[in-house]
Order: sequence, then C-alpha cells, then structure tokens
Amino acid sequence: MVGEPAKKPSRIQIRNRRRIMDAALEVFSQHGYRGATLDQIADEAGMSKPNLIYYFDGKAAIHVALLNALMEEWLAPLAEMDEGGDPLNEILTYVRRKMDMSRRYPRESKLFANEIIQGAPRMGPHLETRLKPLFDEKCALIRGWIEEGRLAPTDPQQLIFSIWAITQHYADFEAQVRVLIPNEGAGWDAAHAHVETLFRKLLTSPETPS
Amino acid sequence: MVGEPAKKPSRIQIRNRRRIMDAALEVFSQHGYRGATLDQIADEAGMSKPNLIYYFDGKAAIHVALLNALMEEWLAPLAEMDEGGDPLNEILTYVRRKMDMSRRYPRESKLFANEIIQGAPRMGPHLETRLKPLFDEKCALIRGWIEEGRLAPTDPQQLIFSIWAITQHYADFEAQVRVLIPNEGAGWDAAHAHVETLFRKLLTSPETPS
DNA sequence: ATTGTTTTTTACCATTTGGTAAAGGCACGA
DNA sequence: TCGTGCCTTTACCAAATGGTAAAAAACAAT
Repeated sequence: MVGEPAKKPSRIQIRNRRRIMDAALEVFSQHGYRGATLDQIADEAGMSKPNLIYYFDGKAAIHVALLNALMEEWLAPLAEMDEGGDPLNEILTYVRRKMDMSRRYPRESKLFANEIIQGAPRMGPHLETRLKPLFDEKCALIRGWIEEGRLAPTDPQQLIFSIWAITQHYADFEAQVRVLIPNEGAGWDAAHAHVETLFRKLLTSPETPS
Repeated sequence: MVGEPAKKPSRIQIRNRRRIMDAALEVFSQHGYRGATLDQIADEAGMSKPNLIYYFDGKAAIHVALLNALMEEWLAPLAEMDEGGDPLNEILTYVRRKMDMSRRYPRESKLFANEIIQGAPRMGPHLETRLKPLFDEKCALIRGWIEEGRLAPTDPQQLIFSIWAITQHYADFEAQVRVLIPNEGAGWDAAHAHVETLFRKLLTSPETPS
C-alpha cells in the first residue's frame, strides 16, 4: 500500500523549489494565470524554462502548488480565532491581522483574488475541503457568542465576508487606492482605524438604529 | 482644426460594435485581459476574427473601449449622491444601488476588478481624470455633512472604500461565496440586510464604544 | 443594371508559448 | 580518479495567438 519511495529532497531541490515559488507568486499575482508565462517565471527565478519543468510538472502544477501552499498560512489567522477569548477582541484581532496581511503580503492576496474572480478553476476543490470546514466552524463559534448575548446579533457568514472584502480590498485594489489617496503609505493608518471602528460598532451597538 | 470628417456610423456598424462589446465583456471579465483571446470574442460575437479588427483597432482597443464605456454607468450611482438629500439616506441609497449592480452586473464588476488588480495598465489615466474628481467631490460632500453633525464622524475616503469593497465582493468573489453559502441565490437577501445594517450603524452611532 | 462603397471571408504570417529530447556539466561517494 | 546519479542547458517543436492582405460578397445610390 506504500506509494512511491518519496526520497527526501536535496538541498538544491529545496532551494530551487522555493525560488520558483517566489518567482511564480510575483508573476502570477501580477498577471493572473493565463497572463503569466513560464519564461517570465523562469527569468524571475534566475533559471531556464526547462529547468522549471524539471522541478514542477508544468505551469498548472506550479500554480496549484502555490495556491495550496499559501492557503494554509492565509487561513491561519481565522483558525486561531479562539472559543476561550473575549468575542469582540477575538474578532477584532482577526480583523487587525487580516489588515496586516493585506499590507505586508499583497501579492498573496492578489493571487487568490485573480483565481477566485476567474471562477476558481484550479482551486475549487481546495475551497471545498479546506476553506469551507473552517468557515463553517467559525460561523458556528460566532453564532454561539451571539446567542450568549456577548455580541450584537449579526449574520456570521456575512460578517466574515465583510471582513474579507474590506481587508483584502486594500491589497487587491492597491492601484485604485493609490490613485485616490496619493499620500505615501496610501493612508494605512487611517484604513486601520476606520476598519476597526466599523466592525466595533457593528458588533457592539445593541440595536439597529432607525 | 477639424479632425476627420467622422461620418456617422451605419446601422450595421452600431449593431456589430455592440455585439462585439457584449462578447468582449463576457470574455474579458471571465479570463482577464491576457487570458482572453480574439478568437473567443469573435466566437461569442458570432463573427470572424478579422471582422473584429475591422471594427476595432485590435485587442487593446476593444478592452479600452469597454472600460471607458462602462466607467460612466458604473460611476453613475455615486454621481447621483445629492447635496440636498438626507445624508444617511443618500449614502444608504448609494449602498443599495451598488449592491444591486453587483447582483445584476457581475461581469462589469469583474472586468474592473481584473483590470485594477493587475495595476490598471490600460485604465490608469481614466482613473485619474474621471474617477478621482468624482471621488474627491463626494468625499468633500460627506465631510461637510459630518461637520454639520448630520453623520457620525468617519473618514469619507475610507467609507467609500468600504462600500466599494463590500458591495463588489459579492460579484467579484461570487465563486467563493457560492462555495461557502450553497443556497441558491447565494444569500442575497441576507447580504443586503447585513450591508445596510453595517453602514447604518457606522454612520449613526454617535461615539466609538470602548 | 452599374458603379462605388461598406462589410465579410479566406488564406496567410510572425511571434509567443507551453513543453520535450537529449546531451552536457557537476557533485560526491567508493 | 572514476563512475553514477542529480541538475542544467541547448536546440527544438507544435499549437495558439494577434494581426494582415486581398479578394469576394453585400449593399446603396444612381
């Protein structure tokens, strides 16, 4: 029942695989899947095109490997939302971490955005198996908090969508934000403050005002 | 100083230009600029590839024509935000209209999203000349309302970003939403209600709670 | 019908792109 | 030092792609 021997990868393999992934992230996030070329990725990685193919089974394989590898760390902050903590604080902490990720890893955000906008043709299954369970779990957690009266009533699913939408907006629509707010730093401080206030009000204000 | 005579386009020209734009919207919004091919667009439009080129000066020209034409109607709801109306109502009306547009014209939303994510290479100038002035104008309007004490204090720029982010999310990330909320209709009613509550609370709650 | 103009098709072309074959280089243990 | 197996390069290729040339067809005006 054992599959292949699966020899452990050499130092060179590890180094080059990582270089390829880095390069692919750069290129795929900027141009989308079909817009990216193996030549670009090879250039960026400082190696030849056939050498890419030696390490990965083609363009699609690189893309899938990237998406799958990044999915884990991208979801980590949500996974860490803890039953034990203070509800408001847990959620706001999540919001803050997502904002930080948008600022520090815009390429990852754009990579996912590209993939999803185009219908998630290569990530669909992974969404089902990895994202959906986590999403459902955290929705249940939030719903529990609300039922205990520790948060203002809100639809947990929609809440999480809002958080994703707003935080990722700053990474994905960077180009637009920069046009509209030409200050250097693109007003990150203002963005942080605004987003935090927005969700704080949503989650604490007891009633929907008229 | 007159340019070309600019004869008025024939009926056939109008019809075919429109057919091409429709087809291009479909294809570009699904695959992004580089992912779209003239053959696909020609197929979708029911005509031959050289015939496309007869009507438009190449792939880039089609794309730019699409973006520029759509920019107007896409911005219309924001333009209609009126100084004379009730502040909260004006903004919530804008939010509702943006939600409707996301539901009814997801292709347009995705077209813009693709373009912006990839750095707005073909729409940059248009952002400066058409979007920025309108954005600045409406930010000033909102700032005025806040100074008159008719809205809770908020950064108008960030407010508009949030509105865009959330409303467009439902169109752009449709694939993800459908995986996470498999109900038919993708929970549009819940989405509408949630978004309205979110911004209502932001704009009316007088103080930032602790 | 005839002529001039607009529209469409057919047949190409050069470049780009993902991918392959096969030989050459290189490190490293015996 | 000599293989042996891992890594890299060179030289290709077939398909796809944006675009062109020019003839044919459709149409409009006389």
